[in-house]
Amino acid sequence: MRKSKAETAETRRRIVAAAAEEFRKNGIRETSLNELMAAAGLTEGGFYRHFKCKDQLVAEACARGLESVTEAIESAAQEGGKTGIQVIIENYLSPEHRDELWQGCPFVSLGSELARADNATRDAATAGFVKLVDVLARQFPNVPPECARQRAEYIVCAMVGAMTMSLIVTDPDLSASILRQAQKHLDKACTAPEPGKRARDR
Amino acid sequence: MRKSKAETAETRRRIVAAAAEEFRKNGIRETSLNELMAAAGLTEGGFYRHFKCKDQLVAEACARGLESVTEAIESAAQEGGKTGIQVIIENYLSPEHRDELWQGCPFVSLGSELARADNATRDAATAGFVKLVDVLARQFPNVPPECARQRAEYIVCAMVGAMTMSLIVTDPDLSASILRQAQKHLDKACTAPEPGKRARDR
DNA sequence: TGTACATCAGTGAACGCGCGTTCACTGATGTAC
DNA sequence: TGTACATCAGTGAACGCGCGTTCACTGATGTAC
Repeated sequence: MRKSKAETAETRRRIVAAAAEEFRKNGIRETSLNELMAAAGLTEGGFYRHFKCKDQLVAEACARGLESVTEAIESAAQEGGKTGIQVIIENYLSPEHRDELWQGCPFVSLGSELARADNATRDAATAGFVKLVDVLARQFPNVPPECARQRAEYIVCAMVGAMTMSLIVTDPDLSASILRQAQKHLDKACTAPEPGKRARDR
Repeated sequence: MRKSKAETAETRRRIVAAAAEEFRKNGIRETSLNELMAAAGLTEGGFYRHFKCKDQLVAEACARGLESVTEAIESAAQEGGKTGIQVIIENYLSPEHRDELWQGCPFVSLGSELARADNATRDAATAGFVKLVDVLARQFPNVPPECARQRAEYIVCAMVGAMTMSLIVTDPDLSASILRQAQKHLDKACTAPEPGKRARDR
């Protein structure tokens, strides 16, 4: 039953991909290794040929999920007609993104679980966040780099919060309103002059 | 061993209070009834004299947690020297609020778990959100009510997102920066004219 | 290049543990007369 | 008001289940000669 090196690597990749999806869909704690391995087309015993323990997979799946979201955002920014940042915000805050949880942003689907995860996972999440912020910051070519980074940092956080709340809330109208308001305010923040320059701000 | 009605009611209140705290500290799924009842000074068997199942307690604890956060915010808004909304934002986005997770905002400490919770819990969360938004909206007396509500909706979401990210991230400087940026941008959103009025917005 | 052996990916059963929930029991409280 | 009985809050042991992890085993792959 031994597999070739190429097959082994492919299997590992398949497990991480399945985990990235299942964790986002059902939560980390709620997803059993059994369930997960089945989703990858394997049985539960084989897991430990590839990973030391569940936590190791969690870290890798988190990294993988963030990577794919960042890639999706980066390629969406290339769309013509609007500025990159507007397209990014529009896509991120769309009802489609909300309803396709399992391929959506891990900060939303796993937010509070990630906050309590082990250091390896939180490190992966941190790196993913920095990269995501980087991609957004590059959409402000006419702004000083550090200022662009700060804006991007804020925008990512605000989007994560809006998407999180729109998922929690049971009222569909409220859920839609949350996304709409966030989009409206963030669009504005993107075109307005940099904040923190007026007298009232300490 | 039977207790008086007053004692029984007090015990129930104590269980909900302990749950609201333990859930926020360790997560809903990670908190066992045993642990929780011990925190309330009881043994595990007694739980079912007060609740049908764990999920029922989750809904009540969520409601209670949101209630206390809303109360804290409302009373903070009375502080003199600054506008109510500025004080609210400053308090919510403070490192102290971040580090006192167990008495902080449930949308942050339990966000992704609430999104997957049963309807009773999500209904409680929705009601708590609406109330919280209401309290913030009242801080904009010079703005049309619906517009104030929309702003408040956005501000709550943005704060939840920033606080969530600041908890996930392992780098303390980045965590602090996230809170600072959110505060800066939100302060600005509060004093700026209402958004969504310019030609570029569809 | 061919052969013999060691390696190891994947299987499926088993283990031990902790969880939510149930239950028989205790004895103080509440209530009906 | 006093008494007898039913109620029920809380205890602690037990149950059953699902989980993460381990293990003996299989047989194809990789490697040493």
